[in-house]
Amino acid sequence: MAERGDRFRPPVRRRVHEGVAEQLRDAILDGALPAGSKLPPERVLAERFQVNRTSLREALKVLEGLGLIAVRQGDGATVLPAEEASLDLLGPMIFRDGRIDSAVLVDVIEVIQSLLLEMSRLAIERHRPEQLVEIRRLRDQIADSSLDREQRFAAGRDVIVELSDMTRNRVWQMLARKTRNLLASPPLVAARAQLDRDPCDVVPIIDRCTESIEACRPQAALDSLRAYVEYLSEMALSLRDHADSERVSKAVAS
Amino acid sequence: MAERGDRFRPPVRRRVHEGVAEQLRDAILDGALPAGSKLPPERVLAERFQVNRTSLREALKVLEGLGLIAVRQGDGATVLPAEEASLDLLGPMIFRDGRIDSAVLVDVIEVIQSLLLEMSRLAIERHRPEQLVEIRRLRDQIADSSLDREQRFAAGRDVIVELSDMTRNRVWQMLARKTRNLLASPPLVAARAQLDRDPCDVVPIIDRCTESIEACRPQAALDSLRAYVEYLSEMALSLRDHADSERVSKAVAS
DNA sequence: ATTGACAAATTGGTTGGACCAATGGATGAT
DNA sequence: ATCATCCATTGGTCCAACCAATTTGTCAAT
Repeated sequence: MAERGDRFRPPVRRRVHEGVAEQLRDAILDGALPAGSKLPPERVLAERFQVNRTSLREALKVLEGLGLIAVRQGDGATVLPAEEASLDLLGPMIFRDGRIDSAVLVDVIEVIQSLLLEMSRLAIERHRPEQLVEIRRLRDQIADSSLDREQRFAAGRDVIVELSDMTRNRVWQMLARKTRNLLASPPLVAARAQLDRDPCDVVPIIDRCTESIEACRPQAALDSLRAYVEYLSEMALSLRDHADSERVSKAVAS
Repeated sequence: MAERGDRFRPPVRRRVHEGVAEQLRDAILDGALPAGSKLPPERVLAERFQVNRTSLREALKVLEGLGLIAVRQGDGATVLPAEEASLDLLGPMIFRDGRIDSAVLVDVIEVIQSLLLEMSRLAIERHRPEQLVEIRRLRDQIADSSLDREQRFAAGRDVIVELSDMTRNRVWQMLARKTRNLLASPPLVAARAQLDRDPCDVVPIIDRCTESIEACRPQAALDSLRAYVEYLSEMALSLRDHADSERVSKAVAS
């Protein structure tokens, strides 16, 4: 048999904090450390792992950087929901020191657009009835004028997450949550607030979609969702234009 | 104007290593620290940031966890290509202590399938002629029987990356590189090696695709790529079956 | 009983220093 | 020119101490 290329692996020097971080990470992903639970104090963990507190802290920093845990002084380290974990580098790429990088934003929107469409296809195919009820609940929440405006927008974003759950695919679920968190990030929310959109805009779209699904017309349902995605994109692009005009006015002023 | 929900932000305590990590991260994403360049020694950086070496190291650990830098003892910290950065948690989710979690793998493949198709649509639409040449070069490499078997498989994976470059969308480029790195990860490569596939299987598909693009038949090109994606999926799924049968035989043995 | 102020215990944050270990380049013998 | 050796550089780990924020418990005032 031919020699496999990966037969000889680079002599990975196993660093202490790597071993610790890996064990903790797996414990979290396994569910042994459920979301919301607290890690033991650093000093205790260090003792238990038989490593110095410094090394243990380096491990915690890695996990914190990945968004798996949140650490607060005086309190401890709390396990975060794994699906919510880290936006990776998309966040830093889009939000260069607080301002929106409109060029990257366009790229992101383009990808999200594709993602949502493909995801929706699966969602429509695999959904369970009770999940349709959940979508309707969110729809009512969006339309409920007694609620806080931001809450209603948040419900709109949650539609994406609910759709991902309908796919019963963990990776889609992760991506959808990352997307929702991205859309919910302060710079984007603040920018959208200035556009003065109405959360209700999407309600008729959602209605058409749910009706189509119940009528077993997947193609029609997908077309409605396409409208929803395009609505999102349109909003994002007007954000871009807004950011660009701001940049221009600043450039002129200087 | 209505009160915005994010008016009051949680009093974020600014930790030293956060400030350092952020500055370094932005410097990397900005290109001020280009890929391949070396960071100054920890002791020098600590001096320059006016922080203790321990705190500086915590910052480096975060960046390393995100896959932005690689640190080697005796050598220093090297900036990695930003597009190659971190597989996030997909890797750890699929490769539970070295073995392949076939359930998650199926989810991942499903998503990748959708991603590649949507990405290819853009790639076909926006490609430049010289990029088609590059695809052909990779095709020749796959077919070149004088090369190392693994090199030829690697060329096949690089096709995905080249496609992403054709989209001229940075986010697709990131996703494609993450995908390639995922496919190139040791557990998957080792498993695939046992299937004894031939790298050349995809050559006719690529040929049909490039010919269709040159003939300005985007739909035909997309259909060929669909075949490529399905080839990848099929291979992945046989990996799953292989892993499952292994698990069964182990269960029986125990 | 509720509230508020205060103190103490808990817990993470930071620092300085010391020493170990790997790398890479300089040095020198062949 | 080649190779082995040595050594300066650089990251890895540990230790001990102290700072700072949070939480909790206590007690007095209302």
